[in-house]
Amino acid sequence: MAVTIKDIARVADVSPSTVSRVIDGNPRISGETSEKVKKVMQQLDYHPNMLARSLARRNTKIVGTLMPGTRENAFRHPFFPEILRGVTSQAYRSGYSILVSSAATERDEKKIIWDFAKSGIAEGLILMTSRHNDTVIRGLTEMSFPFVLVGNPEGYSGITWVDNDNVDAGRRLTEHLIAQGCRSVAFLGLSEEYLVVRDRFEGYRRALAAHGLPYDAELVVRGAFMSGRGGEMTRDLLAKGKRFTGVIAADDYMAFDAIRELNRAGLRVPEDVLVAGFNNIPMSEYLSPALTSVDINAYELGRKAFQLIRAKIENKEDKPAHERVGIQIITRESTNGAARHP
Amino acid sequence: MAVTIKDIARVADVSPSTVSRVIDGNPRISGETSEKVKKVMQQLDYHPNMLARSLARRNTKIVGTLMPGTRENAFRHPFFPEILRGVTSQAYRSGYSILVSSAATERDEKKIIWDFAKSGIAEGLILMTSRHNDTVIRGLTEMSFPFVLVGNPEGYSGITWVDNDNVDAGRRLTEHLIAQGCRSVAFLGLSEEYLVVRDRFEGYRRALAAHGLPYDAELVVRGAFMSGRGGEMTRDLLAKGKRFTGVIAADDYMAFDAIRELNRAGLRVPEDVLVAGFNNIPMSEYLSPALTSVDINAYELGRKAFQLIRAKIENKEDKPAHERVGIQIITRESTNGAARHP
DNA sequence: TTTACTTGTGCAAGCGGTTGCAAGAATTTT
DNA sequence: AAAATTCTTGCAACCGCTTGCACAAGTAAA
Repeated sequence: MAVTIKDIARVADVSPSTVSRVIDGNPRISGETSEKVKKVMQQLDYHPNMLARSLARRNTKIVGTLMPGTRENAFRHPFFPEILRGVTSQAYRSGYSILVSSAATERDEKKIIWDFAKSGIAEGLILMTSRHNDTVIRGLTEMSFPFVLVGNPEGYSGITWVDNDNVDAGRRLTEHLIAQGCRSVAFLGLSEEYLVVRDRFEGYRRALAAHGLPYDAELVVRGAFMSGRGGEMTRDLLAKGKRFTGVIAADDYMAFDAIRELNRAGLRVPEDVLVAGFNNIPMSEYLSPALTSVDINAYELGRKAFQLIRAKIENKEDKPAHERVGIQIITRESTNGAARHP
Repeated sequence: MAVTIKDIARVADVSPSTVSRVIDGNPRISGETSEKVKKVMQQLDYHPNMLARSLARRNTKIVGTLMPGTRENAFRHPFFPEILRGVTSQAYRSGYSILVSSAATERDEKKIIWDFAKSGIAEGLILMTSRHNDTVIRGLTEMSFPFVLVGNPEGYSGITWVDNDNVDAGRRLTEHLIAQGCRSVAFLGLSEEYLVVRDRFEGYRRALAAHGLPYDAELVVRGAFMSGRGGEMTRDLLAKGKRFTGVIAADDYMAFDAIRELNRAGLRVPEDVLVAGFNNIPMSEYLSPALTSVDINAYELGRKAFQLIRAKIENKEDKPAHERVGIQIITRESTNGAARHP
């Protein structure tokens, strides 16, 4: 069996409590004793048992995370790993560990969260799942278990979250197209279901308004976010016979499909139509034309999420906090307006 | 404070040991008592404290994972999240939790692993880092801490790992090109450093040999795996002035760069040259031409890795085990040989 | 009826730490 | 020099659960 605090105590000829205090850096221990004990710990290669410590101290320094379910396509989206990277790296710096899990079904999801919360293993929770589960959120709130959401939880107040300013993102991306000379911009993939998308759309409308461009409902195509339906949606748009010189897609994957479909219809990007998307997935710069996109700084979202949960755990103050992470427009070939007037 | 086993015991009018046994499903408890206790647990919404249980039982049902460092580009590679998905999903089914972490520096890496191993929090470790850290592997082996590697650990024997059969992958992909009519196939990105790549290369050579095609060292370009150097490497290849009709790149990203560079040089894919890569990243099907690639079944690698570590932990048998996960050739436009003879 | 097993439950000692309290030693104050 | 502080350290209870062992009651065998 591994070496315990008692072994150290025996060898160093002090009591276990003293050893414990040395580990804790308690100032009430004399420098002399402290040195002696530390030396013994080194010699015996002692590592405190986290379980015992956690049990006694009633804190585990562990935060749980819930990623979107395995089944959901969303899990594949490259920004989740990126968020996770942000979370783990910040956690590491703060001496925390991260427990990951992802559920296949909604039932599992609930079970996992309950286990985390009630079993005492995690002190807090970071939820990255896009559809928010009512029961879960309410339950966690009721038992006042610390958690933060990545993504703005619609319809709930008093909840801590991090998110981008999606209205701003939509506005700025649209303005970029306008600045490149677009007078008629289509919006692909509006779905009422997701606040993210509605916000991006709102930004789009504001940008149009701010620049005196008319809003044309016919240039807006509804469709599920991240459904792989970008192709169909583009065909719908084309079928309307309306003229447009720019397309904003709710997600990069959708934008890819759109470009492909436009090409099929004989339209060239960016010569005939400018196209841009959101989320700046790695693929975007590889495509030709490389795709202009909005980088949401997923890593930073993760970092911030961890910082928030940590503050909640350690300060015990229950004021809900919100944090907005800035975005960046990454301009690439697909919105090179100059290409349209060679 | 949360409800404990004692509370249950008091309310149900039995001893804590009895409650503990009910939870454990111990057959020595009468059905009657068991029912009574279960009812009380329900009523009080009791959830056992995992920490206490782990401490007493000396098992935590937690497995740690180490992903490639944040700094390393490799972390971005889409197959890591995919492996992780496999690991967590299998873990969930087996009642285990997964602790993730990724280190920035080699020092951190060592520290994390040590903490996992010595602090008693994790019972086993899954290492997905590509470069294997000698000290770490040796250390873990010495203290006989259970761990499994994703990827074949070169130069070590007696270690448990999962991997693809990379020689097979290289062979089959090459054969696919040959079947499409290629007589001269170049290999991009050979680096001695990585066994994966050397194996894929070995498969390539065997395929050539098996089909009576000459091996031409001039068609092999060396270069770091996943370095973003695919473009340069392709230029090097072209600079040699050798004729070739097929290119196999050690990774899809490299293949993308190659296609782009070939196009720049006036060669069309697949009309003039067929191109294929490895790892089948999501982007591959989006590109035009869509890229033929080898799917390594990362999810399955993760699942298997977890199964192996679990077996090690629970069976305590220390026989090193190995597991090979099959691959699939995903043929797409980029190796459509028919396109070459319209 | 006595003896020998089963069966069901409780006692108490852990698991490896932490921490409030007390007390002896050392130092300062009066 | 005595009294009051301040420093150090140890004692022992506890965190919440598990488990070997003992023991009482019930059942079967002799």
